[in-house]
Amino acid sequence: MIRVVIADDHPIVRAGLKALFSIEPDIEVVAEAATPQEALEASVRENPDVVLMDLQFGSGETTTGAGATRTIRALDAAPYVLVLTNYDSDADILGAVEAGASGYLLKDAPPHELINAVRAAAAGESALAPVIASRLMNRMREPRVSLSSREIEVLEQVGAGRTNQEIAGTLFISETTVKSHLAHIFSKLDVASRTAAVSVARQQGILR
Amino acid sequence: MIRVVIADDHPIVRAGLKALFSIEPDIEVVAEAATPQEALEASVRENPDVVLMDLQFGSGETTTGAGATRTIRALDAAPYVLVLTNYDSDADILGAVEAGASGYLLKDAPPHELINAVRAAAAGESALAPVIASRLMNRMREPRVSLSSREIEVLEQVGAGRTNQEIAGTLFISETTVKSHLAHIFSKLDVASRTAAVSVARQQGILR
DNA sequence: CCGGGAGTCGTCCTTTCGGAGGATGGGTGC
DNA sequence: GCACCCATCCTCCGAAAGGACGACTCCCGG
Repeated sequence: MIRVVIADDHPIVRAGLKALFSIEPDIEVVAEAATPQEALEASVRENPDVVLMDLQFGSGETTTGAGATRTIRALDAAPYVLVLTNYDSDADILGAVEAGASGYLLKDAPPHELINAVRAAAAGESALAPVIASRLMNRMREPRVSLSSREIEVLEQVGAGRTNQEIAGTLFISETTVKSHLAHIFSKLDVASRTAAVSVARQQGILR
Repeated sequence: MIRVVIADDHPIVRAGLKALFSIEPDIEVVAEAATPQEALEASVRENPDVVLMDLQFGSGETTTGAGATRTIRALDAAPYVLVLTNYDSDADILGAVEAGASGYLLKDAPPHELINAVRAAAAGESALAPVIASRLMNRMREPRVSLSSREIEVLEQVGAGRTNQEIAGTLFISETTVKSHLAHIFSKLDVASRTAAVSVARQQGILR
């Protein structure tokens, strides 16, 4: 029997997952969590085989889904974590994999794909949704520009409409440094202006 | 007995809604639809009391959720349509109301709110999620900025990362005019730069 | 141990953007 | 006909952004 914890802030999604798993004789939902904290507590308490983890939780949460994944994976006899989310942005996928997720599924996936992924995860295998898999393939094939974390940080501020001066202020660096980062970003993304950089970054899933 | 049709492209969400309604003795799910087209067909065939309609359907759909809502509301003995979606952007809300929806709910709403909304809709009443209601109140209180179609056109170009000169070229106007439009946009959105304008416009659902 | 990338800071210079102000013509509504 | 909004165009000017140099740390991997 595969023991599963569901972590998602949408009651509807939790009910849906429970309903889907209730049909499967070898899968049992042992706990539900509406916040990352609850997910961690449930993982410690129930010691499940698999945790289904959403990445986006409602505002007001201190921890993110990725953060919770990282913490859970650091437990003794840690359960496998399957990330289940709406978006397939590169940043999210990479963040999830980095945090130790053994699978990445989209919420519009057909149920059987989900069930298979749970079984695969419980067996210690990796399970990526086909969409995600092909996305990663593309990334490998065409060596994607990768921005450093600092550069992404700067770019996020730009996307929020801040000026270089303001960005310098919030990141505690000089305006010169901000412009330097931006120059690197521009050349990496092959653009000539901040707005174009934001636009391209959005398309490539670097920014949300 | 309230007869309900569920239209959502996520199997998980459909399962969740079905599970939630199965507990209620007076609500019956008579059909599920994974596309706007199926939603219309089911509405004609089953003649339900209420249609639960998602606004976002997977890519590749010709009709949108709002379009399907409009069509369904034009039927003889049309069912009431409850819009159920993830986002609360102004554009979405207004579009849904305009299309004839009698309610607007968010997917992270607590189940009882959802159930109540279905009963209210079946009785011909309007049901807005509290979050949405207060949003509309704010809108009324603070007369919302509305950009002219030309201004939106310019702002889209800005969001795509084009310079004023490029925008002038593609829209066949002088750069001066572009700047003039932008000046109006800035004052309407109460921002000071193009990137901030794009950011605010995105938040308010003016831009995608 | 040395190279190179990342992050930090600087200067000088050019271009672009945005603010302020005004002007014209064409709609639409009352 | 008048008011109002929109789209179009203009000038002048200060501020912001971006390009082109160089240079200093730190740290990782060959």
